[in-house]
Amino acid sequence: MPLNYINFEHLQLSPSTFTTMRPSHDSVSTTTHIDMDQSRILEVPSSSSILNQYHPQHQQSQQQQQQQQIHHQPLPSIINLGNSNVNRSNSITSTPSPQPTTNNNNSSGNNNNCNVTSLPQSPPISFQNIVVNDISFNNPTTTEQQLTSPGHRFLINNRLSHNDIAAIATQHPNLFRSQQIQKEMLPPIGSGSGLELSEMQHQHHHHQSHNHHHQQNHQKNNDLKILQNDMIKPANHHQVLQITSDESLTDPKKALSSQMNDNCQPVFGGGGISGNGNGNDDSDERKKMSTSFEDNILGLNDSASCFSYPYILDNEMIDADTDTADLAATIAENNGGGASGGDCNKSLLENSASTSSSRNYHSLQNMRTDSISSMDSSLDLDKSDLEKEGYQDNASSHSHQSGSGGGGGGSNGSNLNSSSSSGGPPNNGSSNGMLNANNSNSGYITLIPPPVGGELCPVCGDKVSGYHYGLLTCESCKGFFKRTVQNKKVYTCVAERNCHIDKTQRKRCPFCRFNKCINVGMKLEAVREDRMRGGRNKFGPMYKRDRARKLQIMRQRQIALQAIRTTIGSADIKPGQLSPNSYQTPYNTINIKQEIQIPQVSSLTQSPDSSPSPIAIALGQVNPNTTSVIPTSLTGNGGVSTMGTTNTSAASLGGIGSNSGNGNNTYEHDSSVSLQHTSNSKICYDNTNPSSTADSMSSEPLRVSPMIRDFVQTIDDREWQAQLFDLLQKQSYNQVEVDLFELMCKVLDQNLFSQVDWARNTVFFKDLKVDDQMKLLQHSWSDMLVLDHLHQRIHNSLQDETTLHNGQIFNLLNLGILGVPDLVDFFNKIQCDLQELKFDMGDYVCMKFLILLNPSKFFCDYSKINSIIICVIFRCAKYSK
DNA sequence: TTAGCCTTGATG
DNA sequence: CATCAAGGCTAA
Ligand SMILES: [Zn+2]
Ligand SMILES: [Zn+2]
Repeated sequence: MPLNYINFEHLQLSPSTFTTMRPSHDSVSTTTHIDMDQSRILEVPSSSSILNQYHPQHQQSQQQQQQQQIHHQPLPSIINLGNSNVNRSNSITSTPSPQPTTNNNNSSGNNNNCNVTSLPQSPPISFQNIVVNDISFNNPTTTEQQLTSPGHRFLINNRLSHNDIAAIATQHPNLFRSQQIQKEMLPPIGSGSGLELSEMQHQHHHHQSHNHHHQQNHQKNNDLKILQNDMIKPANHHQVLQITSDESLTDPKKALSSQMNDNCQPVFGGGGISGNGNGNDDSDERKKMSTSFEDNILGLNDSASCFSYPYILDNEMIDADTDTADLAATIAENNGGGASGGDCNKSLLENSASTSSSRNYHSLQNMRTDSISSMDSSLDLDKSDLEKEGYQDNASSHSHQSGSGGGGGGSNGSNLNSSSSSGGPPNNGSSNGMLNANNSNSGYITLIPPPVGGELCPVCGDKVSGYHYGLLTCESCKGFFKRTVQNKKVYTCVAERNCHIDKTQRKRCPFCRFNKCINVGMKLEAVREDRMRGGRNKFGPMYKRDRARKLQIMRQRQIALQAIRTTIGSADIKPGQLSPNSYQTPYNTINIKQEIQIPQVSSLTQSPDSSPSPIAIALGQVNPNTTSVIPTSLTGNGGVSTMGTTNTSAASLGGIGSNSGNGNNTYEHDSSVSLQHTSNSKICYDNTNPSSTADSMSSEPLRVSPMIRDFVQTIDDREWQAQLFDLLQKQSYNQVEVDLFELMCKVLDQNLFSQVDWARNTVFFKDLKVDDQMKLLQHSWSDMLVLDHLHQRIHNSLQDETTLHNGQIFNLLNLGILGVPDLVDFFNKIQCDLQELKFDMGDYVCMKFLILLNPSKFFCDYSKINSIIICVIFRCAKYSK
C-alpha cells in the first residue's frame, strides 16, 4: 500500500494561490506603456502592480519610437484610469452582459463557451471546434462555476465527514463546508526586485542586434498601451484589461468599433476582417485588444505576475508561478471531477495506470521502496537527476532525439508520450494525476496535486513539454499563447468567462483559455515581438532554478517519507532516541541540498542534529491549562521559547512580542519528563490535576473518562510550539532573507514527523501492524496537522504570524491550512465553530484519535477504537443541544 | 485555428 | 557541443 503522502510542494505557499487571494486593491487601472521589442527584456519590479505586467502588446509601426523606449523600467503609467473613470467608454467593451446574439440565448444556463455568435458586423468566424451542437456536449463537464472554492475539499472535510464525527457535523452542517474563496491572504513580505538592469540592458542590446536579420521585423517598433479598467460589472465584477494603441485611444471611432466587437463577437486577428487572418494582424486594423477578467481571475492575474510574489525572492518567481499553476489546476480539477467521486477515482486510476510507465509520478509507491537508495547519492541537480526523478520526461526525450539536428528527430520523442491522450472520460485531462485515488474504496479523495514540475499543464492538464513563457505548459498551450500574443488576438467568451479549460475543451473558449494562461502565470513578455528565434531570454535562469527547486522538493518529500517509514517501522525504538533522529535525518540531507540549490535558504545554519535536546529548552511557555486559554502566554511572536543555541540570539525572533518568559518556570520541572518522549510529557492535565479524575479541562463539571485523560497526556503542546519556533528561528537565524515557502515546507515536514512520532506511541495505534499504521497515517496526517493548528490557535493562542529572527514575517496560519490559502475561510470557520462548541482539550484529543484511527477503513483493529469513538460521541452529545 | 514537430541560437 | 525555450511550419 503506497503511502498516500501529500507532496509538500503542493502544500507550499503557492504563489498563485496566495496572490490570488490578495485583494486586488490595485483596482486602479493604469496604463502601461510597453515596448514590445524590449518587453522580453524588461522585467517589472516586483513592487509594481502586477496587472500591468501582463498585457499583450501591440505595436505601432513607428520605427523611430523604438529608439526612444525606456528600458528596464516599469513603464510609467501613461494614463491613469483611476478606477474606471477615464476611458469609461472602453469599459463598454466587455460588459458583463454582452448578450451576444448567440444561438442559444439562454446561454447563461448552458454555460458553454461556444464562441459561435452571430456577429453583426464581421463575417462569422467559425471555429471548427466550436459548433452549436457542442453545447450540449459540453455541459456536463463545465460545471465549474458551481464549484466555488476549491479549498472546500478540505482534508478535514474528507475525513471528518465520515463516521462518527457526524455528531459534530450534524450540528454544524456547514462546518466542514467551505463557502467561498477568501480573497486575501498573507501579508506580502518584501522580496527582491526584478532583474538587474545590466542584465536587461545586455539582453536588450543583444536583442536588437538580432533584429535586423529577422525576417519579421515588421512587427517591431510599436507602442502599446495597455489600459486597465475596472470593469463596471454590477453582477460579476468583471474587470477589463484593455490593450489599446494610441490610435484607438484617440480615435473614438475605432475605439467604439472595437468595443462593439468585443461586445458581440469573437474577434480574431484583424477585427472585423476575416476571422482567420493568421498573422495578418500586423496590419492592425484593429489595434485594440481587450480581455476581461473575472474578479477572481484578476486576483490570479495578480499572482500571475510572479514577480511580485512576496514570498520568494525575485529569482524564484518562476517557482511561484508553477506552484500556483499546479495548485490552481489541481483545485480546478477537483472541482470539476468532484461531482462523481466514483468516476473520478476510476478515471484517476486509469490514468495513473496508463501513464505510470512513462512517467514517474513520484507516488509513494515509487518513493518508499527505491527512492532513498538512489536519492542519497545524487546531490547535483543536473539532468541526470531530473531524469532519475522522472522529471521532465518529455523534454528530455525530445531533446535527445533532436540532437541529431537533421530534422526527423522529433517524431521519436513524441512516441514516448503518446499515452496520455487516450481519450477516456471527458475530463481525463484534468483529473489526471490531480487526485489520488488512494483506497478508492474508502471514498476519500485526497487532494494530491501532481508533482511539481510534473506532468500536467496548468492550463489544460495536458502533459507539459517544457517551460514555455514562464512556466511549464503543454505544447498546445504554448502555441496558443504565442499565437494569441503575437497576433494580438481578441477573444470573447459567450458564457460566463469562467469556462472550464481542460485538454478536451481547451479549444472551446479561447477567451477563457487565454485568461487561464495569464492567470497561471504565462508571461506576455516572453513572447518576442521581433520574433527572433532561438537563444535564451531572461527567464532561462529562473527555469533552471525552478527545476532545481522542484527537484529538491521532491527529494525532500522522499526523505520525509522514508523517515516516516523508518520511524514507524522501528517500533522497538525507544522513545527517547527516536524522535530527535527522525526529525533530523531528513533535514540534514535537505539542508545540504538547499545549500547547493537555494542559497537564500539558510541551510547551513542548521546543525539539525543539535536540536534534539530541545525539549529541555522547550520548557517555557506553554500554557498549561488547556481549558484556560491564556491569550497572552503563547502569543504568537515572541512567545515561544527557542532552542538553546538560537535562544540567546532570539531577541529578534519576536520583533513583536517579548521573548522573555511566558511562565517558563512553571514547567521547568516538567522538562525532565518531556525529555523522555512526547508521549511521556505531561500536559495541563497533569500539572493541574495530576491525580484528579475529574476533567479539569472544562469549566463545567464534566466527567471525563480516564481514557481521554490519558489521551490528553500524550499531547505536548509545549514541545509542539517549541519545535515550531525553534525551527523557524534556526532557519532564519543569520539569514538575510529566507524563502518562506521553503520554510513552510520544513515546518510542515517537521510537524509531520512529530505527528508520526506521536502516533507511534499512542495507545491503540502502537499496537497496530505497521502496515496499518502506515495506512492510517497516510490518511490522517494532513487532517491531524490541521487539527493541531486549530488546537494551538484555540487553546494556546497561536497567532496568525510570527516574526522571524531576520525580521521576516512568517505566516503561521498558513501552516494550519497547509499552505492552501483558499482554505482560510474554511479554517477560520471551523475554528469559530469549535470555539462555540467549547471545544476543549479533551475534544481535541478525541478528535485527533478519531482522525488517526478512522474506523471507516478496513482495519483489523477496528474494534479497538470503538471506545474512543464512543467517548467522542458522548462528548459531542454533551454540547449538542 | 490547433497542436505537433522542426529550426534557431544564446548559454554554459 | 548539448541544452532547451522561443519561433516557424503545416497537416488536420
Ligand atoms: Zn495546456
Ligand atoms: Zn469562456
